Amino acid sequence: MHFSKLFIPTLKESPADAEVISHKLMVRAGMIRQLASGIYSILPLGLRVLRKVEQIIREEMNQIGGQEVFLPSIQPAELWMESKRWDFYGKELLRIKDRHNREFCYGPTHEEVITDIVRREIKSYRQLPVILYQIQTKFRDEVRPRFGIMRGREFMMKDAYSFHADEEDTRHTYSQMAKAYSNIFKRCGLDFKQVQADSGTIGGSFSHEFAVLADSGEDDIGFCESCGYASNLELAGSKPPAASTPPAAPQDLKEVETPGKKSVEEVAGFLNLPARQIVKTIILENENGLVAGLVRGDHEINPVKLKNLIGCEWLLPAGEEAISRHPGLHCGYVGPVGLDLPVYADHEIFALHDFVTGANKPSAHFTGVQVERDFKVKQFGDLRTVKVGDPCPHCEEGKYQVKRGIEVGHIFILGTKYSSLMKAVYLDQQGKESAMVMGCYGIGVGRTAAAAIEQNHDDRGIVWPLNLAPFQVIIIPVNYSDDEVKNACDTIYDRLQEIGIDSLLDDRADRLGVKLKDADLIGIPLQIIIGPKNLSAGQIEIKIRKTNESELRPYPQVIEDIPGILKGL
RNA sequence: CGGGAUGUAGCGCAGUCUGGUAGCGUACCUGCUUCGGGAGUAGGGGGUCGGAGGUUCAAAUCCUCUCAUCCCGACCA
Repeated sequence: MHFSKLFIPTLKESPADAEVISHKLMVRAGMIRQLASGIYSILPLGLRVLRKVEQIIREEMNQIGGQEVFLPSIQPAELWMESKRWDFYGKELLRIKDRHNREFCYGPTHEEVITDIVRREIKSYRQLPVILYQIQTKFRDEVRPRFGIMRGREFMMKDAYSFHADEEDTRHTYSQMAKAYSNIFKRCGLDFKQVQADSGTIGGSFSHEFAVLADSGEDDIGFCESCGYASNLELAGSKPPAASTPPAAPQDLKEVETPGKKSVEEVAGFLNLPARQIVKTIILENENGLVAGLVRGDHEINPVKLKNLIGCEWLLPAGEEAISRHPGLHCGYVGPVGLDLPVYADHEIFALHDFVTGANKPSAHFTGVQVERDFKVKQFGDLRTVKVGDPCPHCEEGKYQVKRGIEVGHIFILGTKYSSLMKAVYLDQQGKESAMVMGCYGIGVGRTAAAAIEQNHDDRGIVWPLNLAPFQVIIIPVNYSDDEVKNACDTIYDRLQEIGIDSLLDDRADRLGVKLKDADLIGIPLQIIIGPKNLSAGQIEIKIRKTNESELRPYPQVIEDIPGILKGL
């Protein structure tokens, strides 16, 4: 392509509304423009990058037997009512009506549609398994879209769905998917981790997230550097406590006055005890009412873990108002002793003796509290959020590190959640009818490109990984109106086209500085700079975007070296 | 949805407090010079000051409503 013919509106200054570097650079590089909040137009340079990501995805999906389809973006409400998500999905689901006043939504995901297709067409175990995928525009009406294309409302996503006769076969495909995802993100040049994840509203039993490590990420990823275990922090496992011997003479339960001492710090300071001797009692609310969660004073309760332990539909911290409505609860003085709510306790509590809790009356705490003797726990479990430095639950000596991550991919085993509700069934060898077991697997295409920029940029602009670069090579004439220079540029350009290397020839009449700044900004991995002085000495300049290193090479011999130079990048 | 902020030329901003002919930088067009890291110079085009209503002799500026965008939080994944 010739630069003068391409629509690449680059900008010197960052737009005022951009916060993260990838957003700023994508706008400055002329890749995207905002149309409305969270809705972006993709310009030619941006589209080239997205197509590169898509192509890598297609190759890896096809490799494991995925078949590409293209499903409607507008979906009828009936389907969502069948899966019970019409009511459950909430305001994120963009609902629309047609001229007959029939209800539809703009698809935020496609489990319903794909399940509908498969249940109509697939009847026998002989037709299973099947893996279908698409690359589609989705819409999720996020409360607060941000970070440009990284978290828009409208976005491009690859979503794949697999259907199986049993769980074991699903797991097989799941692990193939995990491998394919690793391949994809590796080919995209990303530094990522496969982490254990919660399945959220998509539902299902088993799930991993692919997170690109970057400070601008919205997820906290906990991982162990010795054994490689990694998990979304919201469900990263904590190591169970070592068995502790109870003291020979446990203290008696004793009530102490603690006026105005509500927080763990205040109580610990007042009683001159470490925070770990205090037990925090957190009141949460789910569809069945209030429950109490216990964690050590120096720990934080993790509602996601507690929700999973209880197995309830939803669970949120109860507000002060809900707490004060319940007789016997006093904010800041809540404790498990004599509490008429189900009590769930973190496993650390099991190893604790002679601790302090609220006394369920204003301005008082108990000391010398013992589990079992003074109160009953409905269930113990791993209920706390792990922190940097906590011991890894999967190896002996490892400790948790925590970094921010951008979720670029997510894979789930859905089980029969959708197939049973929507009657996607097949007949097995015995002629018995069963619900198909499903998996679902998503990749944010635009987000992957944005994440690549978050990880690969410098103060001059984007530094594209070779496989995502909109062009692999940019040819920059110092002066394209010079016949010798033009001739050399055209020769190189034509030759690169012949051997299948995508290159961009900056034929604009601008000064060299302008062209170099733009080349740096848009991040083409290899720059070839051709000027009359060097050329008359039989040389041209080759410059690596990433390292900013340049060297003179003999022309025209250098042309045939270019594929090799690119390979080395 | 709660808290905060901002809408003035394509982009980045000043002007608003204290009402009085709409400005700067950049980008764009033309001429001349320049030409290996965002040139210099002279000239030029481009604005319903987000929208509606109000106060006033007079509103970008004051008042009311409204729309949009962004930030923090909650939410989502």
